Amino acid sequence: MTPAALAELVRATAVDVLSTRGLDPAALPAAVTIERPRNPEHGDYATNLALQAAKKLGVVPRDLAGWLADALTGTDAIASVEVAGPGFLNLRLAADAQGAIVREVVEAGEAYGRGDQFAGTRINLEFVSANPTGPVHLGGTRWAAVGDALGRVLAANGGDVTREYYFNDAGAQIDRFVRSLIAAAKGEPAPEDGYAGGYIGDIAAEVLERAPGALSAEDCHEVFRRIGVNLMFEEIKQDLHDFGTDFDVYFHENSLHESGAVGKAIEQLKASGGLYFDNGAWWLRSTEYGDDKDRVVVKSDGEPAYIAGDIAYFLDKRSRGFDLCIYMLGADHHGYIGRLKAAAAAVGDDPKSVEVLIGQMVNLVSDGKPVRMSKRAGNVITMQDLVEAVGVDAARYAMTRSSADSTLDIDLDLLRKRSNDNPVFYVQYAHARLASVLRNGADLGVEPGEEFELLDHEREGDLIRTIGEFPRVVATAGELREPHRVARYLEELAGTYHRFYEACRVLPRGDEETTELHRARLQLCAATKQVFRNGLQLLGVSAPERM
RNA sequence: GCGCUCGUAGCUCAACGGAUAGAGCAUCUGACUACGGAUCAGAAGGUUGCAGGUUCGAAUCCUGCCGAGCGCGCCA
Repeated sequence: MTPAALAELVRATAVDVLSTRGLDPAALPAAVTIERPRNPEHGDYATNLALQAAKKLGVVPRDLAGWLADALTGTDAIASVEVAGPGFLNLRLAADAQGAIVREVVEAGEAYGRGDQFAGTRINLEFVSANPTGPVHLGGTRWAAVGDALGRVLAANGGDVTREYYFNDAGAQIDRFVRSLIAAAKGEPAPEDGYAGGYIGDIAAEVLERAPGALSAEDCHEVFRRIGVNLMFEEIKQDLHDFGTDFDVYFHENSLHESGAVGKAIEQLKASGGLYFDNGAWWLRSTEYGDDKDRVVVKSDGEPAYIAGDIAYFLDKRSRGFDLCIYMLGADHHGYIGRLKAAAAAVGDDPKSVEVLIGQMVNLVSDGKPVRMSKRAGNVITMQDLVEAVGVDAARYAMTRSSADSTLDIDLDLLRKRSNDNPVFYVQYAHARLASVLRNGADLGVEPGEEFELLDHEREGDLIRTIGEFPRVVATAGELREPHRVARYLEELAGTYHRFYEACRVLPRGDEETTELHRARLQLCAATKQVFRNGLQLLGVSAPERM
């Protein structure tokens, strides 16, 4: 029996109890909370239903809890019920009812853990969107990992997800990038306001390789721009791909200007009253959505401001039929929340269809002290550097295991030296160990069995209940947009499995007879392995059969 | 000055308003003559920045203060 099924059972029982006593069942919450107490003395599962409902009903919580306990005691699936503390109900399931989860997991396979809360919802998930003036750095790496994991989590909950990367390939910074390339090609130092770093020289050399006459060409700047920016795109895409993050759409800001989409968007907004005219410029009412001040969309010289591109881009997304547009931005862009929502409102959309997730910065730390990174100075740590130091799995996991709204410190030296610091190995090891047990079981000819009532050891119960949690974890991770919950869950699952393994022999030893207990435990291992696979897949981390 | 995010063990971080605040790493003590010791058992480590408030119950919600990061352009 899954926690969800238990919640249903408790609620149905509560409705009966209240009706019988002439109380109003409407006082019950729509969804009964079933949680797993930390303290094993508090049962396998606990519910605070009586505490929540008692006040509305005007009864004493412990009395209500007592009535519910009496009613639940007669149920087949429930082995014991106790009233505890102020009115908690502590429940224990019968072993066979509980063990049925194992069968469910094995039967569902890769689908175990999936949900449908976003079924029928078209979601645009925009993340990374780093400027194409240099390789993806540490901050971008965090969004690449977290955004990709979030995309997987949303999809696992039924969402129709489009991952999107917005290249800001229009404007002054591209000019600086191109001038930096040209300077490097000429063997001159980088311009004052330009970009340094080895990649500039590499790309400049590659441009010359492809267009030998570029430096003396009349449209020198244009040649370097066309080829250089494209090379940068390709490098970024390749790095992301090697990192396990691929996008469905790479959107170029430039295309909005070239197609006239920006101009059209502006005209539309002027006509519809979405913008107001003041002091020679056209403004967006972004203060209505939390911005400090209204923002200029069309400058007094008639040129579109940067935000005009954002508006045109949003219109483009909308025309593609998305119900929800999620933007993942770094903390240095949190001022955009109001602007993006205002942009949605200005074009007549519900601002709630725009959701801006702000992730905090990644700090590079060395000897316990923060190291300042600067793209201009060329001392950035890139995605490539991180992957070279620790590998894709460890890098992704380190990024996805913590909440995006706390700043993250990365100590590269530490990661290089003792990569065992990273709990990803703890999780992967549990999976590899399971794979080994299943291999050995197959070699011995032990068939998995389903007499789950035999799984009554405390560690077996812990493991079964933990794999039963997985769907709820995936659902919560999607609802709260917090993929790190999956990683934390897998760490808990790994610990629970290792403790089970220590206490419960799975396979028969030597010439020992194979029993139904062996078979049931083997099936429990198969189910646990499946959950590891599914969970690691959501994080984009590999689940190795051997390590 | 205003706004956003954060402040939890020595370090890095968890904890959809729930019971005694948890993991990993680091430190200390134990466990390999049978499925992987990259593991397990145990010890030590906390006034959840501070002060109020809300309630059956607060790390979590509200207010104020302290501290950190990041923003606050007719730049992009």
